[in-house]
Amino acid sequence: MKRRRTYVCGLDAAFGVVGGKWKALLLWELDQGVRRFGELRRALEGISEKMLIQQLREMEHDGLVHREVFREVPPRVEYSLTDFGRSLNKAMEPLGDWGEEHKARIEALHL
Amino acid sequence: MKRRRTYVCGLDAAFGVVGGKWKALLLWELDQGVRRFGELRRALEGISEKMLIQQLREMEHDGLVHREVFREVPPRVEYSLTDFGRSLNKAMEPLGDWGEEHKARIEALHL
DNA sequence: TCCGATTCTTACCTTTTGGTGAGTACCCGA
DNA sequence: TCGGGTACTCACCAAAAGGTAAGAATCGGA
Repeated sequence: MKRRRTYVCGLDAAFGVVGGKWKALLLWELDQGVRRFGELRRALEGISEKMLIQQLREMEHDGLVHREVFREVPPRVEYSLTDFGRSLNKAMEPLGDWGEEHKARIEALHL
Repeated sequence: MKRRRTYVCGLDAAFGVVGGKWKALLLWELDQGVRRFGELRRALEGISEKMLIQQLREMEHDGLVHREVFREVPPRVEYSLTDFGRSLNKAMEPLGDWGEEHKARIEALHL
């Protein structure tokens, strides 16, 4: 999602960093624990490698995700949430609960 | 934002209805009170009429927004939140607070 | 020597989203 | 008769997001 230069309110700013199709899902998955690239790819069914890296890089740049490279062969890279990322995930919990509660209704809308 | 047919978690479902560039802002604005079309257009600086209607229609379809037409001349249409819409807005409050708290940091990222 | 595993990287293309500008319909008042 | 105000609607185009598929680098093991 293209960013605004300035945000009109907090919600707007928050959507600046978790907007798009995959970031909220990544945040949730990484909140469960440290994950390797391949694990994330398998966890987010349907994501392409290109998108996965792109999103991870942006989240790293935004300070939500920490990336650690182990110089092994084959290469190993581990992704985890920073404190900042964890705080965001926590702030999204009520929204997740709301969605859980109304999931069926929302899915029924476009059948 | 294009919808998934099914959602993998509650957060995913919630993003299904508030995803995109404008809906969260509209929800917030309508939570302040009943608004006419023109008022919303002026409140969401930069939105085009086409986008505004499109988003409002989708939110109406999703049961978040109520639309009431007054058969007057010139025409008057009032938009307001449904209970469902208000419950969603409430669930987003912590996220809004988080964004408010970190707004400066987030804006500073892409300068 | 060739294959497999893993994490990317790149070029190219399609789909989706968003913007522009014009037009419609209505009635009122100047 | 003409312009103004309101809430759209439409056709067309541009920008952004997202997908596909191929390739690169590395080393160990068959």
